[in-house]
Amino acid sequence: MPYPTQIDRDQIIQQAADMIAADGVDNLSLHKLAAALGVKAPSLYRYVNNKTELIQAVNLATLARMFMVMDEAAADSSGLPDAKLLSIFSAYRAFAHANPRLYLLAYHENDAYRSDEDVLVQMVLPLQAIMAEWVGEARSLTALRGALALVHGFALLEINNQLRRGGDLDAAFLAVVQAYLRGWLA
Amino acid sequence: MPYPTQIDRDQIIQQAADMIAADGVDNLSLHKLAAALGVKAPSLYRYVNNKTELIQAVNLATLARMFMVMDEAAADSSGLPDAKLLSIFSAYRAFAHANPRLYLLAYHENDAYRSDEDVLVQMVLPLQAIMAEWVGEARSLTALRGALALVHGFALLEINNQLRRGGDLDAAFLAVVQAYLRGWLA
DNA sequence: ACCTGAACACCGTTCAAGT
DNA sequence: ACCTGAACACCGTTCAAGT
Repeated sequence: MPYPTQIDRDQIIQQAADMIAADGVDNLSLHKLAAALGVKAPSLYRYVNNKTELIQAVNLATLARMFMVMDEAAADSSGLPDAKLLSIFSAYRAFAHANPRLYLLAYHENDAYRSDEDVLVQMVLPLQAIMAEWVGEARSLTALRGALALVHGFALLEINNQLRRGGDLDAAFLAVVQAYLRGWLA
Repeated sequence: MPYPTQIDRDQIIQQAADMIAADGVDNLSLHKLAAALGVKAPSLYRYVNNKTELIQAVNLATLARMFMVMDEAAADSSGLPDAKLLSIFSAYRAFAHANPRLYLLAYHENDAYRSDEDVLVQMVLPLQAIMAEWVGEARSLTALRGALALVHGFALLEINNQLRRGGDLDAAFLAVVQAYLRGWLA
């Protein structure tokens, strides 16, 4: 066995994520990725079918990390549903800020880059349960969708530097999420 | 003058926008774009410096169209600020749905694709004025940012097919925006 | 003045060949 | 079994040459 195994799938995905986090997807080529792993580009095709599938795998890993952070925030926070939600959404935003390129990529998802659907629904159910404590079961899906849209949209505008008119964005984020949550009780 | 002028800058940008709307940015090459204009790729470089600048121009045109639609919605709607805002944001969402790929591209903007800053601030000021009627001058920037985040985030989740658990999304959009606006008065 | 052909470096991907 | 070299079609971009 003259050519011993030099790489495995997880290693490829991890390295790709690191390189995307550092330089963006647009600067990731299979040539460079392979070189960083000490191997030539065609070798990658033993472990991934193509670049699209590779990026899909990176996205799934990103989302898994993200939901872990949110779970921790949920566990740490107090029992009141609005405080819990605020703490979870703050963790969401913090993750997006800490991993802007990976976050952007994971949610950009044209159908080509879409990751596994059922996994994501599972991840979001505990969050919906907390929302149900706040607005009631019947409205919990709609209220959750709006909250995710608000938090996602805010994080995106920040990451893309589209909130350029100054002011305290940390405070603005809290004010905006609190207004939204309050609105459901009014 | 054996080679008469065959193309101009606006024509290039318009054609690029059409092709992006139809097939996505990823499938737009300067070769194909030039071919659609009856010309060879190198000829484009007389009118645009590079592909990045071309896409920037497409994005600026997209945003201009978008703010036009929102202005019309503002003009058509009744005098109550919340009704006005709801009508403007619905027009925003409708535009995003009608132009998903151009909308996605215009707001994806890594710094490379960023369009002119001052132009955008000008476009958004009338909207902030309406928001000020609702929440007061002092809170109008924050409230506007949250509203744009909410509407932007909701439209993105819809376009990327990330709201896959059923339900009436038109109704959800209205409910969510109304909750947000109500929250600022509570 | 405006367009083109030819060339460059760089992609993703395939596959026969190496060890 | 695993990796590589060589090749393919396709990129964005440059520039000397054509008319």
